[in-house]
Amino acid sequence: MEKSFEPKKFESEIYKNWMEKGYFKADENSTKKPFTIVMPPPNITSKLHIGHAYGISIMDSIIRYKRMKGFEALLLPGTDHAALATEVKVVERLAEKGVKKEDIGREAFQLEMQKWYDEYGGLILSQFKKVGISCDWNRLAFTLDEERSKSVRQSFYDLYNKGLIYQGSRITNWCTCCKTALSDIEVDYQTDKGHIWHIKYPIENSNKFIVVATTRPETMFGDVAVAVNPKDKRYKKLIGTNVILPIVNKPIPIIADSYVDISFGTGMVKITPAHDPNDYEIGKRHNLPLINVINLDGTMNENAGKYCGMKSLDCREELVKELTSLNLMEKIENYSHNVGHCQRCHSALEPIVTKQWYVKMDGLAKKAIEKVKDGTIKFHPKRFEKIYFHWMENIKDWCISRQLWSGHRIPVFTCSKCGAEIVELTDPTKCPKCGCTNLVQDPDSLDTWFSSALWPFSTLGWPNQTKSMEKFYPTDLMVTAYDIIFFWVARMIFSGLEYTGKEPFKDVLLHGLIRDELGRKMSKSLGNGIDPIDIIEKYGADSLRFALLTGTGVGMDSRFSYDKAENASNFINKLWNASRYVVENVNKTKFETIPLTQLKLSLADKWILTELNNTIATITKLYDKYDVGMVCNAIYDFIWNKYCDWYIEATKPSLFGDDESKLTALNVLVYVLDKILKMLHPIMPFVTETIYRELPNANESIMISSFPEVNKELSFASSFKTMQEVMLVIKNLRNVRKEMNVADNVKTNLIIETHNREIKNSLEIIKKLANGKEVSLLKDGTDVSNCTVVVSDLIKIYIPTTDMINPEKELERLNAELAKTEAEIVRAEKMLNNAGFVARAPKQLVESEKEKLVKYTEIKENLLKMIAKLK
RNA sequence: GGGAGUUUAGCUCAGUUGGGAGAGCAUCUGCCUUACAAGCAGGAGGUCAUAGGUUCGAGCCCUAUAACUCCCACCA
Repeated sequence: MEKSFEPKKFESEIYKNWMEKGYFKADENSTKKPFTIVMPPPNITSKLHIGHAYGISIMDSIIRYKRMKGFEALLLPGTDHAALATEVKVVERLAEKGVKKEDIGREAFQLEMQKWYDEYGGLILSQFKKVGISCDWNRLAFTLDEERSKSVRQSFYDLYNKGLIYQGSRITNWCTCCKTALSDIEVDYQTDKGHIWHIKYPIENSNKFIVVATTRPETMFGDVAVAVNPKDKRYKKLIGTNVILPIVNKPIPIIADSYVDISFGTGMVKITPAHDPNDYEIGKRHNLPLINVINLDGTMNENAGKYCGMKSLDCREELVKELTSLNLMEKIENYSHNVGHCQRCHSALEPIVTKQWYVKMDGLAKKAIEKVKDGTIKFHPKRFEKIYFHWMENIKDWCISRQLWSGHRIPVFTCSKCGAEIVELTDPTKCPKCGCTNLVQDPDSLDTWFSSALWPFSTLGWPNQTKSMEKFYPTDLMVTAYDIIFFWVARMIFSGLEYTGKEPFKDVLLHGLIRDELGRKMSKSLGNGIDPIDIIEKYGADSLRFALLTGTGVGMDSRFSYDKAENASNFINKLWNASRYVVENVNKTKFETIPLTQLKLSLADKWILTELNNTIATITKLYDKYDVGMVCNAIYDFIWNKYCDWYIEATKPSLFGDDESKLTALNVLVYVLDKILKMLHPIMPFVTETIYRELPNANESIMISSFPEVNKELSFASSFKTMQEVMLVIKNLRNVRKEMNVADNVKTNLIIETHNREIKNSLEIIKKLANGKEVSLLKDGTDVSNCTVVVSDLIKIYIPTTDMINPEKELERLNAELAKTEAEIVRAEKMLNNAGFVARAPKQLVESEKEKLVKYTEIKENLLKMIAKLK
């Protein structure tokens, strides 16, 4: 083996090999139990960012684990067309050439979209491959491809015929930049600094006036009333009278509505139903007219009189000037308030009344709530269920139409002769009512999330009842970030229930967001983003995966840094070198594989095998809980702190010798390493495959090997405890050496006193681990008066101190030890003297405290003897 | 305004039904010991945010408070 692992040398070759062998394929005809994860489709034109890398690392680890556990594991890949997001990009690109999309028309524009997809699409998929993801590429899907289009068509058709899709005019969030409606959740609110203008409205037939406060004076052309709170004593008399809308010079009524907050502003609100969602509701309650004053492109319309054609913000500026000159401006205050912005282009939104398509949500939501309440679908962590419920219980109808030229076009046709609305599974050619062939399709497109909502089953062939649907649906696990619970998770749930009659998945694993070292979101504007491909180039995919996964709690945000990748890389190096030790020693020897039960196992062998069983049990449990973060910790601890630090060191006396213990140790080393690689493989697929190939008796690939199982025949509880005791004594001994300033490269003689046979048989191991020169057993009459000693109840180790000890220092050390021991005794006595503890604590606990008391009393006596001797 | 989360070593975070505070990194000391100096061995470092309560026993359960983060709703 090479001196160190070089990821670049192996990764692409290994991935290619896995692909060629077809290991990623999931067979719908298999008799194995299925385990399915459908991957959240990234936008086709984006490139891999750290969040994707994190998500797919989690998914791939789980799917590889399940595959090794004997499941027919399917990880299904795909991409999303992201209509609005991509259209914004393409519009920008055309704008650079001075072209507007209207200039070239819908069809040509769609070709531009396709060009963009072709150009940038697929990059992200090749980057997924670099991360090592084991998904079934034969099933690659795209939310806009032919099959998915059929699914979209079918679902629209179903909902439409059930009366759950309808068209209506109402106030909606409108982006004047993208020129489309948006759903409520596509609005990002941000605090903008602005002003609040206090404008005087003269009272009709009077020289008095009232004052209204507004942040958007330009909407006054659409004012149809002024509202006050009915309980507001100041204005009670005015209710029912008219004020004159300035400039327009039109009388509008003063109405009473409890929506108005008496304490805010002047307590008088101008009501503009066409441009404010709350005013819209008030308008409905009071039967007020709607007066639209802003065009879809953000300019003022003819209702704004001379301001017609002006951009709304320019109009605001000019209008304020005019009102001031007319002496109608009472005052202007600075004011910060929340303004809705377009999630995609970030420009401020205008609430405008438009005609849009909606999905009626209440019935759909009800079923979707039930399935989570009854546990059919479980969220991990569970607290996200509350967020889901809150949203679902307060859900509003879903605006699904977008005034875009990309994405799925709304499949509603209108007969130009009789006006019939036609929705069919294929484009109709003539009107079923009047036979007219002049049919006009609705120009709008569907919200991108409409097709995303179908993803768990559209990818498996729905609406066709395919074998894949039968085998893999409902899917088992959905892994995604918690920030798209509303956009996506919720919509998949009600869609799945509605169209397939089944939940789309059983478990939802919601992971956190990856932040930078300082806990900030990674963003382009901050320039603090870390490119995962860069990490792969420097440290390899395994390091990236491990660094992302380790130390992350389920559902928690985590921080990422180059340091973490470097730590991961060091860990790989450690594993690599441990493997090198094993493999090179195997290759040097006439090695034969012997079942471990037929070998005479040493104390250390029994200990590591027991420790291995414990680790397998722990890790299996963690994988089953999808807690890959803790899997990383557990495996790291086992490899580094158990296998490397203790076991490998303990095998050195055997391996450097040449008796039968050598073959035994080698067999155990290989056995444990094999299990290590398999447990780690889901997390670090490449390095484990590379090392696995070097093992004697390795199969074709670690990818298709079985996950380790606990082997009870190889658990040795009592030897395990003995070894732990030995290790503890050795640690104490190392400590003593340090305290006495014995340099690490100085070996000392060791005299061991014990009744334990296993320990007596482990002298060479103790010698190695405790830096011993000669090691011997204490015989009757051996003089240990010049020795220092470390004690436990199973074993005492004496070190002759003649040359290196300063009696004063040793006395100091012993007294310190005595103090510690006495503290332990006090602690145990205190607990045992507590009647409540003895009476109510579990018996086992009380017993173990009693045992400790005996043990520490014994140790104390020993120490006292030694102190007396020294004095 | 409503809700959720976080608060544990200098930093990043674990801590599984309540039973002696843990890891990694950083730091200090000593070691190139034939897998690994990307390493080995050892050490130092904590009123578990604060105040109460429940309990024989609380980092963990309950109540209040504070700070930070996020989500939802959006008041002209």
